Amino acid sequence: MGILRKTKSVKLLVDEFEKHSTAISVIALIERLHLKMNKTTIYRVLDKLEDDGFLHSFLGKNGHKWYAKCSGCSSDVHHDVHPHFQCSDCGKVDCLSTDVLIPTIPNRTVDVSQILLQGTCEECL
Amino acid sequence: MGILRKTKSVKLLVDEFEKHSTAISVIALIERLHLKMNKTTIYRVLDKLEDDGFLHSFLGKNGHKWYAKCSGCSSDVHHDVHPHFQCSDCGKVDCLSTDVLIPTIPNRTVDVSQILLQGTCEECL
DNA sequence: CAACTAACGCAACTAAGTTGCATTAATTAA
DNA sequence: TTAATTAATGCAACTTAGTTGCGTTAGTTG
Repeated sequence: MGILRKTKSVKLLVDEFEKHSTAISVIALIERLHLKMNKTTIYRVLDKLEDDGFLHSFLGKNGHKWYAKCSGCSSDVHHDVHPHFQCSDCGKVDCLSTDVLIPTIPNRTVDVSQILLQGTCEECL
Repeated sequence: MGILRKTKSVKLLVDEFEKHSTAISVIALIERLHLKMNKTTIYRVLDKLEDDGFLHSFLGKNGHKWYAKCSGCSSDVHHDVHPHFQCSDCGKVDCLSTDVLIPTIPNRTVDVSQILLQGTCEECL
């Protein structure tokens, strides 16, 4: 079950993702918003926004959680299986629209794939 | 700087990786070996074994650290950029020899790629 | 065997993420 | 518009992976 009420917290978090196109780590969100809302609330709202298909989550290079806006997902289907790119220099993370061919693995079924590419971004080059 | 002395702890950890071919999470190693060595030592020895090119590390689905034996790496070159497969059912992780084509990303350089595939393994199917 | 010091154990710490519960505020019906 | 309902919030306390500092132990070398 996702978001039911449009609270101040929900609006603040949705805003963050509307005004930036890059992914945002939970840690960064807590830093930015800790005066306006509690970190527990941040975790809970993000979780619900993901349920609703508004955000998708993945793990950055340290295993910390990141979120980014979905494109064309709903609460029923999450088809955001794209690679993410994290700049080793500035730490910024982008969603890549480029497809990565996942090879068929003999005797195994693959449901989910997490692909994190690391390198240097345009601005840091 | 990697391993200098062949201590009891080093032998115990190397043994674990010699007798199993799958990857092992640090958490599992601590569970298995906590009576024989301290967790701090486990973290430190694993770190050195990775420096030496004997092990490589990566993050599992929860962002927890896993290690597996390298094939053909040295302290100079780590060329173990292969995907890992984690079974959602039993949790086991394997290194896959299958290559994944990383597309060239415009205006960015890619140095490292972490690919974690999740699904069901042979035994759990 | 003695000296040197890498490696170890321990305790205390850090930080991301979680849980329980009392309180607050968004929504709905009167 | 207000009162009732309960989803959502804040807070404090907790859990757990991983780290750090330091005194002690035990490989290695001469």
